[in-house]
Amino acid sequence: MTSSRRSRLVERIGVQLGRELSTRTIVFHQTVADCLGIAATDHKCLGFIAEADHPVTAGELATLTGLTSGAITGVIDRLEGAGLAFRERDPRDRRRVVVTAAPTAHERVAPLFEGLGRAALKLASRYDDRELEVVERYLVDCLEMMGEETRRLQAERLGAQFSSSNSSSSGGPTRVGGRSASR
Amino acid sequence: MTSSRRSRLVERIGVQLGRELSTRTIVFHQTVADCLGIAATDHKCLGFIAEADHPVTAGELATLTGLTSGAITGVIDRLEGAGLAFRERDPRDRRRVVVTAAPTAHERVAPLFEGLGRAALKLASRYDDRELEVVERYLVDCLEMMGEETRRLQAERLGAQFSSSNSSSSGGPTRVGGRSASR
DNA sequence: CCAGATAACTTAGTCGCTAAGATTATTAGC
DNA sequence: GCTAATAATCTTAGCGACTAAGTTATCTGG
Repeated sequence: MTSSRRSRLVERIGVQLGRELSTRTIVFHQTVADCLGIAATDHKCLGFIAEADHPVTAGELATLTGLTSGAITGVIDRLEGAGLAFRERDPRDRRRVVVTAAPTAHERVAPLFEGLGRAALKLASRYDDRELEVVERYLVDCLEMMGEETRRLQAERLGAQFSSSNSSSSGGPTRVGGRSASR
Repeated sequence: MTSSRRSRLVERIGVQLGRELSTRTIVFHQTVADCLGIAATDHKCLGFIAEADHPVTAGELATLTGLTSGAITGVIDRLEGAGLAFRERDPRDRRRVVVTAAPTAHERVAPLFEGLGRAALKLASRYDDRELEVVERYLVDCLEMMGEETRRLQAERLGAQFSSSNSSSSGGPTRVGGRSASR
């Protein structure tokens, strides 16, 4: 392969990852949330709740999403309203609110991902073992890279302006939506 | 490779693509928008404007993003306010508003992506030609798959409820944010 | 020309977010 | 045990971005 052809290939991969795939992923998740009748942020939180290997508290959700505690109260209200999750007070520490996915939540969410899951399996069948390992390696590398670049930009931004009240909770690590904290 | 090991590999790829990468991509784009001092939606629109190979009208932005014309008016207002784009009336059809990226827009946005670009190049250097081709093929396949599944879900959703006033503009195909149209 | 279609803007209302403070529960010091 | 400090969530006020509906300006076909 000529070096110019290779650099065009690298360029195409960048465009597909950074532009196309990100857009389509966002649109897909928005569509799933629409189907569930909730906002994208609520869906994201439901994901955190359902996938965690331990009971999740309201405060944990705030840290995970970068939202304020007040916003999380609203998220849980709406998830309860939609019958997808419910609150319980932690008996050991009655200040805490533990959020649990409703028993029926999985059976309402799963069908929406079923088509994608089947398609992904079918897609994988067109790749041999070695190729799939390459794909996984590349994705893991990309994750690492994206995370690092995001942290760099966030640090740069906070270090640069360093003015308005940016002392929200505990330096929220993973913004998933909502407004900028600079107002 | 045993078949169970392979299916675990496929599972891991799915999680990385559908969960990790999508989250990190959203957070990254949110961070870029924060750095520019605009909302994520505005950044997305600026992307459409800058990357298009033809002048973009307000109506086109509405179709591309799935937002209403009123929302686009606000987007363009804010992009103008930030000095990143400007309006012009189309001389041929004076109803139309053509949006153009400001000359300085690129030099303000590009630095934010520079680090990621360099990292992506460095990452690519760890893969040989054949491996990169596998990655590209997989990504293109994924794009196709995501698009198809999104369309399927949207069609299912609209076909299923078919009640409230869902006659917004021209059946917006690519929602990028904002609220659900069902209220 | 004039009626209808089309493009963007305007306005009113809604929703989800932040920030700040109130409320309730726990823990530590004395 | 009482008090103060701390912690976790909820409440409230205000804001910004969005939708839906209506308005204005322009274009197009009879």
